[in-house]
Formats: sequence, structure tokens, C-alpha cells
Amino acid sequence: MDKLYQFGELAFGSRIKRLSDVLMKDVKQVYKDLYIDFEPTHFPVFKTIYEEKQVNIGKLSEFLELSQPAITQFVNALQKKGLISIVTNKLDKRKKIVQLSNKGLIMIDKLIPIWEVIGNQLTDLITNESTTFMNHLKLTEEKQKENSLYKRIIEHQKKQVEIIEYNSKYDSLFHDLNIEWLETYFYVEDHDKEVLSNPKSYIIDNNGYIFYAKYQNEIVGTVALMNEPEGYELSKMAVSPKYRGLKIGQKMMDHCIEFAKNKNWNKLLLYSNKKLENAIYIYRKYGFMEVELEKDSPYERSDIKMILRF
Amino acid sequence: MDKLYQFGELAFGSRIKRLSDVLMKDVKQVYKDLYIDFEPTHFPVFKTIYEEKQVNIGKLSEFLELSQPAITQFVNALQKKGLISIVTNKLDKRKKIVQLSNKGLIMIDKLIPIWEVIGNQLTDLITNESTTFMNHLKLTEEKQKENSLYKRIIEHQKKQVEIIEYNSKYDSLFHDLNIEWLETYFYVEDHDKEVLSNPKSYIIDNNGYIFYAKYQNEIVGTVALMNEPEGYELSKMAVSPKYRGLKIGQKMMDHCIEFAKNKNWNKLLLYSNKKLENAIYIYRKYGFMEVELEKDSPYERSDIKMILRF
DNA sequence: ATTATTTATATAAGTACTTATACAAAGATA
DNA sequence: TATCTTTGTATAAGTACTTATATAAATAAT
Repeated sequence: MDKLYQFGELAFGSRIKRLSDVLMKDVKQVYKDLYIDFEPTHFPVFKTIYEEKQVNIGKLSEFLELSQPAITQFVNALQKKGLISIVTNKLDKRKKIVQLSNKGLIMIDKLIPIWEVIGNQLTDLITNESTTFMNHLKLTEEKQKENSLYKRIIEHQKKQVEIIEYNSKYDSLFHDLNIEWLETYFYVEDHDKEVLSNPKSYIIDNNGYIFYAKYQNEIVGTVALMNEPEGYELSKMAVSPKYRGLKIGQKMMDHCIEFAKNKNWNKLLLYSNKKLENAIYIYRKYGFMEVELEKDSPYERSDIKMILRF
Repeated sequence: MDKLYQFGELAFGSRIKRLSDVLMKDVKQVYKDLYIDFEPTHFPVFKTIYEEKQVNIGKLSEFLELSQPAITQFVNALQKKGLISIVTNKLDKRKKIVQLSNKGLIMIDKLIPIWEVIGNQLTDLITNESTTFMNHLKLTEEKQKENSLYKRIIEHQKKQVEIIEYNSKYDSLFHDLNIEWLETYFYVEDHDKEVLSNPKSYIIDNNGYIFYAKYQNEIVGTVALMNEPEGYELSKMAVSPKYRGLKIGQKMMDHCIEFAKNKNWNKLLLYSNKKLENAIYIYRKYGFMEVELEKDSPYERSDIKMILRF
């Protein structure tokens, strides 16, 4: 029972406020998932500064129909984040000219593609067969409850990720992504360097497989299925830190399991480390079970071995 | 140049927020004008309590899809204003049962008619020929800028006030409204009592006129045009304190001036007191000019005499 | 019958605005 | 040229929410 529905037009203001709040919250979560350090409320001010290139506080207030103190507060926040620079106008020392900083320009490049996605998904959300404002509002509220803007955006982003097969031209990317991952969480063992520098001889030529996650024409993740005496080992899983949040790891995992089933393998094994709690949690969700770790395990850093049986 | 327009769907959230803010602001001003001590943001909670009769905080939060702390804050504010009473449920001492207080019930009686007006005017505002949510929003924003919800409501209320002619059945109302006014700003002179108790003989039978302002079938204001040797005097203007804000005084003044012109009188006079600054300001706006006050003016309280010449 | 968990509300702190007011620089006026 | 007004921004305090967390009472589990 949603009382605001029952109140009809009288609650129109409260309802559009509530809708605005949930949409803002969803977009906030999207930025967070994509590791973009940007507040949705800063969007109008930031985009206007970007478009106008140089603009003062009064003009921003006028353009956006927000109070001048509101703009001052946003501008201060954006400067604190280093996204804009503020200079006093030489001809009129009362005026503060605002423009994007270098960091702001880098941020804009990250934001523009996601803004396009947000815009499209929002359009989907608010587009429906209706003739009155109240009905549009109602249908939009219902759609948002069923499948929120947040979910819509994340689903769309996930669809943009495709898994492709080994190609030697990506050897250096394969190396770099995995070294980066190792350096972040552990340290690079000599054996790693050897294998990662020669994926063809160590993996492919040994009847192994390498897959890449491709997102917007860029390789953003790698995974390998290595042919070991005991069975195929899931390994070399690395995701570019810029693209975490898109569940790329899970997408690669889905692909590998499907691939293994099609090959009629009866199991997949992997080595990991208990300190990677999130990863272990996900492996378990996929059905991997912990087994005893052999003394001569292939990696120093491993302290857990898991097997998924089909 | 409204930037948010240009940003298209992306700025949808910001725009509905802005619209919500201006509508709330307009309704707040309406309550203020009508001397109703009520916050528009309290509307959903207050109306729900009224409809449910007895309800606890958790249920309110559920019904209105607002966080529990939000409800707690609203409920505390309403209690502080004396509009609701809170009792702890005897069976479950965690639960706080909220219901309208006597003061709250009186408030509801004041609010219900104005809620109807607000609802109707809002409906007008958001009703337009369009098919998409964005266009509805755009048209509504434009209508709001042209003729705001606030103006629409006040215009409507003013239209509800009509001026009617003398009828002896309203003699006691005529007396009471004027005595109340005198007691608020001055004190009641003996002569006042005499005149106000016998309007027929003192005013009507002396070729004078009495008019009433009628609002929703209730007499809420009075004014008289008294036949004096020098000319007709505008007098006995009183408005019920419950209905200030509807510009009833101005409506009666309009009527009297129109009436005087139709009678081909060449002037209207009035006596007032300089401490009633607002009244004097309005008289001047209508074209009344200050003239010298005779020593033997008819009222002790008067310290200014004004004349409007046609 | 304890103890642990869940439920109902309160409290604290933060965010995104608002209005009111202060202040300094620029422009207008006498 | 001094002063008065206007313009541009800053600061303070308030409002309407939010999330995170605390606390007390009720209920479930042992």
C-alpha cells in the first residue's frame, strides 16, 4: 500500500521528489561500481563548466536555476576534488572564473561514455505508453521498482563485455594485466615472469587455452585454462583495475565453466589464497570445493586448492 | 538559457527535483498567506495519520516509503506543534502509536478545503497535451514559470470571495467582526458600540451602505459607506482573522470604489491611524491622499484623514 | 530459563539544498 | 571626489532528508 499513490495529484510533489532521490541514488551506485569518484549531484555544474569552458559562479547559478550559495558550495567541492580550477578575473576582481583542471578533463573522458549509457537507460525507464503526467509518473515508478535504473545500467554494461579467444597480438597485454594483478595482491615469482612472457609455449602449445574479456574494443581481462597432469587449471585471471565493477571476472568464469563442460572435462581446479576472501566466496558460489593442498603446489602464494566437479 | 533542458534525459533527475522544490515552496507560501501553521513536507505523514487514525512509526515508514528516521523526525516535529499525540502501545512497548490531537483535528478541518484547491490547481498545472514524460515535464515547467502554482491557488481563492449587499440577518456578525477588529488594534469607544449595535438606523436609514465579503457561504468581512455631511466615508472595514491572506480587504475596497464611481460621488473619505502602516500604504495605492484632520474628528483613535477624489 | 536474534524506535552525522546576511569590488551619482 | 548603489561571492544557519549505529523490548532457540 503506497499512500502517496492514493493521495493523487496532491502528493505529486512528494512523489517526484522521491523518484528523483532513488534515481540519484542509483546513479551514485553506478559511479561507485565503476570506481569513478564522482557525485551525481555535481553533474549539472560539472557538465556546464565543461561545455562553457570558462564560466563564473553567477552565470552557473543563472544557467542551472540554483541559488548562488548552492553553486558556491558545489564549486568548492569540485575544487577540493581537484576537478576544476578557479581563478579571479583580472578585469573584475569580484568574478571567479571556473574551468576544468587536467584531472577534470580526465574525469570527463571517463564520464562521457557512462553518461551516454545512463541517458539511454533513463530514456527507457521514462518512456511508456501514456498520455497524462500522473500516469507517466506511475508507470515510471513501477518500472523503477521492478528493474531499477541501477540494474538496467549494470546489465547493459555487462552485455558490452565479450569473451574472445587467444591471439598472440595480445601477449603483452596478457603479461601486463597479470603482473599488475600479482603486484597488487602478492609479488611476482620467477616462474610467473617466465610463463606470462611466453604464453604461447607454456599454455597454448601445451593444449591450454587463453581467453580475453573485451570491453569497448579494449582488452580488460584475461583468464587461462592450463593443461596440468591432474586436469585443467583455471589460472591467470586478471581484470584491469579501471574496469572492476562490471563483473568481468564472473563473466570469464561463466565462460570457462561452459567451455569445460563442452569439452567434457570432469573437473576444473584452481589455486588461490585465503586472504582473497571475495574471490574464494565467488569460487564457492560457482561450486568449487576446497581440497587438500599438495606440498609441492605450483605457486608459493597459494594456500588453498579448490576443485569444481561436473 | 536553461542548461538542464539541453542536457536531455540525463538531467531528468535534477529537473524533477527542481520542480518538486518550487512546488513545495509555493504550497508553503500558500499556507503562510492563509495563516495556516503547517509545513508542506508534513503533508504525507499528517494525512496518513488522519486516514489511518492510529498508526505506528514503522507502518508510516512503510506506507510512505521513507526511512524510519525520517518518519521519527516528522512525528517529533508534529508532536512539538501539538498536532498529534503519541502513546506507547501497551501490548508491545516498543511500538509508538500516533494519532491526531484535538489541535490536529482542528488543523485537518482547515487543511481539507485548501488541499482540494491545491489538488485542483496542481492538476491544471500538470495537465497538458503531450505523450512523453519529458514533454510533460517541459510543459509543466513552462506553465509553472508563466503562472506559478502559488499564483493559481491565490487567484482561485480570491475568486471565491464575493461581495454582497446589506441584510439585517448579518447584523450580529457585523457587530462582532468590527468589535474584534477594534479590540485587536485599539479599544472600543462608546460611539462604536452604539453604531455597531444598530447598523440599520445609524447607517442604512441615513442613506448609507453596508457590504459583506462572503467566502464559502460564510461572512468573513464587512465594510460600510456612511453618509456624512462632507461626503461618503469608508468605514467599518473588518476582516475575520481566520481569512486574512485572501486579500479580502482589497476586494472590498475595489467594490466600494466601483460603487462610489457608479453613484457619481466625487470623493470618498476615511479616517485611520498612522500606526496601521500596511493599511495606510494600501489606501495610498488606491489613490487616497492625506488631508488635514479636523479637530472634532468622529473617532478618538484617528490621527489621519484621507480623501480619494474621482 | 537463559541467551541469541529480531523488531521498533532513537540518535548522530552527513548531504544537498535553501534563505538571510555580510562583505568587497565596481559602477553610478552628487 | 566622495559617497551611494549594485553586483558577485562567501558565510552561517536552517530544512528535509539520508545512512550507520545504538538501544530497548519482544520473540525464538537452546
